Amino acid sequence: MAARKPVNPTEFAILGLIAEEPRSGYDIKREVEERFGHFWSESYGHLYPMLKRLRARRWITRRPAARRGGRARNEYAITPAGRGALTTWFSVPLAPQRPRNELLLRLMLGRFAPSGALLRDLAAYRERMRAGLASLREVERSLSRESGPDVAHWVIVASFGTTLYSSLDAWAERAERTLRALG
Amino acid sequence: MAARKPVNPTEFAILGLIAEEPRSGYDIKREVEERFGHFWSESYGHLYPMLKRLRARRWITRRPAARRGGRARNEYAITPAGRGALTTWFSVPLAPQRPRNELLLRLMLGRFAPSGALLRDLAAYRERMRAGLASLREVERSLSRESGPDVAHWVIVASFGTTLYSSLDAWAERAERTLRALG
DNA sequence: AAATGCATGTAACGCGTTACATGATTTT
DNA sequence: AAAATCATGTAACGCGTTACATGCATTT
Repeated sequence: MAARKPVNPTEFAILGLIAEEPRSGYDIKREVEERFGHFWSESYGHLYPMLKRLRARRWITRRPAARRGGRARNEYAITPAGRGALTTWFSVPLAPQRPRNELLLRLMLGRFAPSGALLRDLAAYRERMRAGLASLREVERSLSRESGPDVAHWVIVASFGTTLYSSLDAWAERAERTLRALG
Repeated sequence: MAARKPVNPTEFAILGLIAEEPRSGYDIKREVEERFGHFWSESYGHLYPMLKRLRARRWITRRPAARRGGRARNEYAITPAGRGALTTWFSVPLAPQRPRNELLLRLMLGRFAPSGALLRDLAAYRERMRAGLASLREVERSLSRESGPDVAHWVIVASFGTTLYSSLDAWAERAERTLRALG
């Protein structure tokens, strides 16, 4: 077995999606936006080079596929070696993620903030939390009408979002009150 | 006034910290770890080049300072232009952050996961949530003994963390139960 | 005729990490 | 004598975004 190059989560997002069924680069982008948009993103500028790399590793194959309007279309499919790599990816424990939260950075340095700036950021933040929550409620409603082997996993992910968005909206509301009380 | 180059949050973490008081690169690193560690990080490999850039922009100055053991030491101080830049930074509304959460990616692709992998990741996640919560409880206790113009802001930030960590530990516990019920 | 959607890719760039290189002082 | 702490910086690299370049088919 060849030496494993260190892996990259983008490659596994791709691998996972085309493991479901063969897809084009364009499909993958759309799918990531629609289904993973609350917690993941991919740009074409990264996606296509990664597809190239996965092909070089023989984890996926490319073949011309039927047009769906517009230009020529390629469909990527996973190989048995690709399935193996996907399994291997799961078998490595997740490295802790180091988040960088610029809102909290601003709050920590809040004594240098001009009047109103933090409240403006908190209000915008709350709006995003509420919009996210509303969007996930929709997702949950449509999941409740679906069935299949994946639905349970997807419900778990959606509930992460609803938990997060509602807790943080509530936090931001408390923060607004504290800041207003400060003057 | 010269054209503003697009800015970078690392520069403002630095600017904010040396606005509190003059510090060395080493000080900044330590301070970020101790006070911002739950939601921010900086590496020397990024920090020193950014200090150089901030100097080139005349937002900070460098001067040799007293050793505190070991090698020669430089202290950076903010300039009036630097204070202005810091204020300007606050005045630009925060861009929404696009998080990438690999745990959720794994869960979404959970049907390809080998048995036990997701439960192992959730258990590790919960442990990190609980450790984070315990650490922030400490922070809150020490903040409750402090006073000053910053404490209110810092309490808000700490409460973000406690809210987040406890909500997500609870979420992960529910997720564990769901997955176990699935077999 | 114009806009939108489908579709593929590259180039340039900035961010940030890891590894490396160096070295004095203080503590164990 | 060794380890930890204080301290400064560069080099190489990978990740990911934005902007660019192209172009057909369908809808408005």
